[in-house]
Order: sequence, then structure tokens, then C-alpha cells
Amino acid sequence: MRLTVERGFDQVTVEAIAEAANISRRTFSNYFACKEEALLHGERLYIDAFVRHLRERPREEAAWPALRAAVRALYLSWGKPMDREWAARTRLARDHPSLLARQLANQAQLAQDLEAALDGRAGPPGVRHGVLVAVFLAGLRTAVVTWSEEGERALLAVVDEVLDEVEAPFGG
Amino acid sequence: MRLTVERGFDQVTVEAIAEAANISRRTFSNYFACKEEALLHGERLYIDAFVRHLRERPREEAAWPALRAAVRALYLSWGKPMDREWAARTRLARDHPSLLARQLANQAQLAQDLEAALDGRAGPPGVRHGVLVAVFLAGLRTAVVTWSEEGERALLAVVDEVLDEVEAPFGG
DNA sequence: GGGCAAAACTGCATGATGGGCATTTTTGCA
DNA sequence: TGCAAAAATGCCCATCATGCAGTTTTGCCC
Repeated sequence: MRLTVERGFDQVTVEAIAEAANISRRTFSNYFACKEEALLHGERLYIDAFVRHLRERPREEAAWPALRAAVRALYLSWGKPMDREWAARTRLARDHPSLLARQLANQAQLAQDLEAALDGRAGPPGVRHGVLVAVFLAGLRTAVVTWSEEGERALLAVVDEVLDEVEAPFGG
Repeated sequence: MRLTVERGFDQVTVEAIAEAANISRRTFSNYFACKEEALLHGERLYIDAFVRHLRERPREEAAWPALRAAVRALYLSWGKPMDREWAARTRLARDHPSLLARQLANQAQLAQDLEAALDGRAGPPGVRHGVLVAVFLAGLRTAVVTWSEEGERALLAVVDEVLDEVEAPFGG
């Protein structure tokens, strides 16, 4: 991430990353299939933590409140503020299609995990959990984009605002 | 597409595709950045046609009905049935992360285009067009997955069924 | 503390890829 | 028919993914 911010995405070779991490280029390939995957590894950590938080919510909590509680718990439990890092990643993904693609693939995986974790919970009538999750993630994306463009308020505040808006037809 | 189905995704080189298409490998690169992009070119055509259909809907039509009409128009106006090709692509994307990533990037682009094309139309109160589009696309994805797994009914029928379900909270 | 098996790491080799640059071929139009 | 623009090609090189074999590190039991 540091190298990418310093030199730009295309000017960073896998070899440079490996060297900066004190590992061989071959070892890099043992862990990541490509540069994109490595750059999004941090995001993957957030994702895993998020799913974990959701799983820890009480079973009787309904789907939508559980999702909202989990995202709040993740944000608050994370040590250092995640805002700056998210902003950098959002900008990078916006400018580099290959990164955006990987990022979206991560989100698709997340959607599946969330849907699985919501199994058994109550939700709004007539709305599949798959669609509920899609709405939730769409809200998150909207929030992050909005926030990264205005860059004034805290990320969590914007997230809450957008999700409040969407909650009307779905929170029930 | 034919080569990929015959030999498998990883066993098809760019060179082979170029040869089969009677062009040089270099010319392939002039049009597509990678194999994935080439394979999803057909999908890109559908996407463009879909946006075009949406743009041609009467201006006073509300957002949700316009989306539904556009997808129906696309399906009906397409010459040969698109079912078989969609099924093949869906399977491929499921098994190959790099393909899935590109496909989702295409969908993200589509989401932006749709949102732009919906500008000025009426929608359900309190729901941003961005979220509406996300719900719509989530419905489409759900339909395609459902359909590709049961593989019995026509694609359009499943799409209609799923969108009917989602329509309750959003169609208004 | 010593030793040993499993896991992690590394080096090497190879086929594939993306893209810059200059050149040739094709196309569209006057 | 001729010519300028666009498309296609050939060549080149830096980078990349990955299989394989050999080396180093780690965890653990005695």
C-alpha cells in the first residue's frame, strides 16, 4: 500500500513489494496470486472481522438490525481509525479497473458469507435475504463513495445516515 | 467461448484465440486487455443494448417499471435465445475468480449507467436511485443463479418471478 | 538442549502476457 | 484511381504465474 501510494499502482512491481517485505518474489506468489490480491488483503481482514461480528450477534436479533450492529461493532472495535486507509483504497479502485474488479469479487464473497450468517433470522416479509444483503452492501458502497468525495465527516456518520434512509422499506 | 468450453479456461491461450479468429496476437491486445475481457465481450453487448432500451422508455415512466420494461424488451428483441450462452458464462464465472471479478466490474459499470439513465424519473420515496438499481441488479443476479441451478424454465420467467417478489417494497 | 518431521521459504526455469514502437496493410472517400 | 486515416501486424522486452526441487525455519517431543 505504501509503495503504491508513493509510486503509483503501475510503477510497483511484485519484486519491489517482495523486497520491501523481506521475502522472495516466489514466496509472494505463495500467498497472493497477483498484486491486486495483495493490495486488497487489508480489506479482506475487515471482511472476515465483519462476518465474525455478525455471527456473534444474538440469534433472535432480526437480520437488518444485526447487520447494522455488526458494522458499528466492527468500526468501533477496530484499533486505529480505518478512515484513511479506506479512502486510499477507494481512490485506487476507482482509478484501476483490475483493482476494482478484485474488490467487487471480494464483496460478492462477503455477500455470500453474510447471507449464510443471516440464516434463521427474521427479515422483512417477502424479501429474500440475498436481496436484503444486496441492499445493505449497496448502502455501504453509497456511503463510502459519498464520504470519500466530501471527505469531511467521519465514515461511520455517513454510513449511519445512508443506512437510515434505506431502512424505511427494509428495517421492518 | 467455444474454445473455452472445449478445452477449459486455463487451457486456452490468447494466441489460440487469435489464431481461431484469424487475427494476430498483437491485434487481440489492441481490442482486449486480457482473456477475461474477450470472454465477457458478449455480455458487454447485452449490457449496452440494455442501457439503450432503458433510454428509449418514455420519460414519464417511473424508474422501476422502466427497468422492468427494458429487461423484457431486451430479452424479446434479442434474435436467438440468450439462455444457453448466459448459462455457460454463469458457470465459467462461478469457477474462475478472475472472470467473476471482471464480470462484477462490468455490472458496476452497468449500475452507473442505469443510474444515469434513470435521472429525472420518479421512484419510491426515500430510496436513492443508486439503491434502487442495486436492488434491481441483485434481483437479476438472484434470478440467473436460481435459473442456472434448476435449468428448467425459461430465463425470462424466473427473472419475472424474482422481480415480482422484490417489487412489493420498491415498485411504488 | 537436541533432534526430527512438517511447514515455510527460496531459486530456477518456462510458457504466457501486456504493451510500446515502427511498419505494413486495409479501408473509406474524394 | 489515389491518398490519408485507421486497422493490423511484427518485433521486442519487462513482468508475471507456476511447477519442481532443494534449503531453511518452526514446532514439538524426548
